[in-house]
Amino acid sequence: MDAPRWLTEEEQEAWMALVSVLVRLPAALDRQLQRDAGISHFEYQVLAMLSTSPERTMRMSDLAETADGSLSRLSHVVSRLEKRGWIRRSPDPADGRYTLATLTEGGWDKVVASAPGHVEAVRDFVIDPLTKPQVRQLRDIGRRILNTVDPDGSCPGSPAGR
Amino acid sequence: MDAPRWLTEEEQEAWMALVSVLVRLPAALDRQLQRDAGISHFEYQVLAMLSTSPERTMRMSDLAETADGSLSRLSHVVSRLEKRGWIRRSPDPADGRYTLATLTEGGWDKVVASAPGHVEAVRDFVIDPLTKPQVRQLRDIGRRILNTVDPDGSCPGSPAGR
DNA sequence: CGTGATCACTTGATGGATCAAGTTAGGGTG
DNA sequence: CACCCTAACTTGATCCATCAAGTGATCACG
Repeated sequence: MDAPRWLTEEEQEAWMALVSVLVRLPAALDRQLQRDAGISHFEYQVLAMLSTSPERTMRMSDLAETADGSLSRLSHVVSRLEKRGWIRRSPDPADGRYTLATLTEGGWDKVVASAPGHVEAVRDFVIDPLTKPQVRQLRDIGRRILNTVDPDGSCPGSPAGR
Repeated sequence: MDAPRWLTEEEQEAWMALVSVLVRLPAALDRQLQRDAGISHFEYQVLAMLSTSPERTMRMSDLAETADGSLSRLSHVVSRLEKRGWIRRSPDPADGRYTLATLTEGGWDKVVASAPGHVEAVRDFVIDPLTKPQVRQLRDIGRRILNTVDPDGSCPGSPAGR
């Protein structure tokens, strides 16, 4: 333990604020979605990603990456969403190892129904309380952190088609 | 659903970056602490809070608030930490409804042993990749978000005496 | 001073996340 | 074309957070 570089007052303040955000913001988002749509934020992300994909279809592995989750977690979640009739699974004809997840009509309707409320929550909690420059700063800060946490991160900002 | 105000390109980018941080940063922090100290980030927070308190003691309810957790969650966690010999519980002599959590010698040692590694991780992941102005911006942005997510938040930045 | 309400906490059950194997499909090598 | 190795999942067990209900201490009020 060679001389830990402690945090300055300002760094500590920034860190404490961030930790609170890390805990409270996801909780608030989940609460809104759970209350208004009966789904978790992760489930929403999965449905939303599919809704913006060509053919409303994605490979499980790509989906896991863009939704920030492990493949195992995604598999469980998709099982549930499949039971609810919002997603269909099928083997990839091009390569049988891949599984394709496809949004059903019902799944599409679910996204359409729950998106406005979610966007509104994002606005209320994050975007609106910030100034325009702060939104830009937040984007830059977020990307910098991501680059060190997960250097080979999939698409931190540039949502290029896989 | 009256005309949802959609997000601009820049807002969307900021939001996507933030969501990724919300998922990946806690995971990275937990991984470090779990690997190097065998405890979760929440457990670390509890121990650390106690270590900086007078008498190394706090009421459960105050502890829950400053550590960003529900009382129920804290109760379970403290039970585990008590079993590991790091915390002791006792009724508050001043008011029997309160329970005081006190850090034991072993608990103190645990904090001392794991703090440098944790601070180092915080530096690596968050502080060091940012410029000095960005650290300040992060603090301000974080506080603004907290004020809307949880308006009566306990101590968003001003760590005044409990 | 006793009765009901409230507060601080605990406990048990439920649901979801994580981890470790297991399974199936393709690619590579002789 | 047999063999093995890896890649993309899936599944089951375990752990933890959350929710609901319960307990005991104190306060308010008559």
